[in-house]
Amino acid sequence: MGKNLTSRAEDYSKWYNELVIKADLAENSGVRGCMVIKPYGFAIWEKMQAGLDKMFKDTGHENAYFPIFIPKSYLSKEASHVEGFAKECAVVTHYRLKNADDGSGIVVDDEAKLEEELIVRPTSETIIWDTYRRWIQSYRDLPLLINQWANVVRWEMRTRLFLRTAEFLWQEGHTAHATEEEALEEAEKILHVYADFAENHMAMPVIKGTKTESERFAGAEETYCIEALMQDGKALQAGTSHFLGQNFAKAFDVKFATKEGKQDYVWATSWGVSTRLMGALIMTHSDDNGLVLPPKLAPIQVVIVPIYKGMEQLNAISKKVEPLVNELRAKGITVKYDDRDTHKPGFKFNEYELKGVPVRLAVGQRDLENGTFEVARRDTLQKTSIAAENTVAHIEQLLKDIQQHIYDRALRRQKNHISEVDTYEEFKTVLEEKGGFISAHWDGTRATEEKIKDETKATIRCIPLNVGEEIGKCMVTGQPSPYRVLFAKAY
RNA sequence: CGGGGUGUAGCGUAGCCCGGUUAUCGCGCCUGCUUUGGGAGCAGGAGGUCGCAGGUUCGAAUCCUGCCACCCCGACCA
Repeated sequence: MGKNLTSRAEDYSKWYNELVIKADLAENSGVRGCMVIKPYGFAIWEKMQAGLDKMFKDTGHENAYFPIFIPKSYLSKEASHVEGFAKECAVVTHYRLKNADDGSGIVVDDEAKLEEELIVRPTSETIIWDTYRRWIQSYRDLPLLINQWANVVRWEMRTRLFLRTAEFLWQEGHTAHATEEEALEEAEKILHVYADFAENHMAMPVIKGTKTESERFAGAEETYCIEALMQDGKALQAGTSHFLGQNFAKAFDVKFATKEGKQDYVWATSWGVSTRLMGALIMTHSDDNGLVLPPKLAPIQVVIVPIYKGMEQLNAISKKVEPLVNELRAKGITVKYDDRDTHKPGFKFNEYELKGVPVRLAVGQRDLENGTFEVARRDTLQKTSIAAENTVAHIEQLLKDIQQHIYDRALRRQKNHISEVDTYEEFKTVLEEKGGFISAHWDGTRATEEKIKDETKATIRCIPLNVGEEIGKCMVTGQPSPYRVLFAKAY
């Protein structure tokens, strides 16, 4: 894995699913398209939550919680929004069950039919904006900067663990502003928060950009996104931030009194990242030995494995290890001392590699005699012996190094997989043989975008934010194009 | 939702075409002893609504019908 991005593309899906299950992250629940996130997987999600939550709060946002049920009528208030989500909604129609008359079991009680059906939220814009109408009267109530951690349901036809499940966990931010500029600024600010998190916590380089009209969020005027490259050469949308204009304010009649005493509609943004980030994390760093987790998100950062014969040796090792564990924990490092005598060291080595624990220490009789620890790093699988007294400093540095190294490695991979092409023929060849992002000229029309998608399955992932102006010709139609856009096959 | 595939112990599977003793094997699990610096060895043992529901039959894991779930491809998507 990783040497040649496309070599395993065919069985990449299976590899990914197997890895998710074997590393004890999640499994299929047996409930259509839903997954069970197991404790180890959830611990990673909790770390992600904590990191993001802090960043949101540092940028002035507060958390709140809104209902999971949305009256059907709410959803239809914003025309393009309902069009985008109507096809994938779970609907609650009844509120009661009863025993079947023929004794065959429990059935839906037809007499308990809801007057208005409730939609299980696929996203919360509508119910939140219905609430915001009551919260916002004056420019003094603005900006309103709220985030919610929640589950949502989208009845997707095809699901994949973490990448696209029927129910998923996410955060969704919903903000209201007095001016267009401020809302746009907010949408961009969050995009940078997401990119910061992806790169500095997940060690996953991303490309920031905007979506084309056809890829835009239902109801948005501009969709910003971060796009990441997976090891098989496919792109993954890792997060989005939308400038919603006044669309939702108008649909839900959210007006405010301006400083000048006039009534105006507020300007909105919404933004979200989901448990899909877990999928991104797995597919960005992992290798055939299992997960590779960035130290900042690893539930266990350091595992210590004793190697011993008999209780006497174990006790001697434990005595040596105990102060080290305490010292590491005092530094805020998560340590697990695995002194189970039910498994052999070799088994444990493999187990923690599979789980992606960044640093492993091994201590045996030999180390006690030499005053050393054996240190193994997960990202390179290298093992070295270090003097016991330097261990804490060494590990502190090593965790930083690993975080940086896997980022650099992923960044190198990303850079090597952004290909500039000028002809459609070349485009197809690169897409087929190399994969990754392809930077090319496009005439800006929906029709051409559609044609390329139909013929090659590649979509425009984004128009990069830092795109340089470069007058060129559309690789398909030859029409003028002001800059290059990024194409890729995507998950 | 369309096409293809799969469903047998916790996991991976043989058996199914061509119905017939007590459903195969490996991993894992339990017990004991020996082991412990890269997934231990030997011996013994436990564990099964053969996805679910009907049907055909003296007899169904096997044949038929319906349903469900999962995987892959497509359409859709964070």
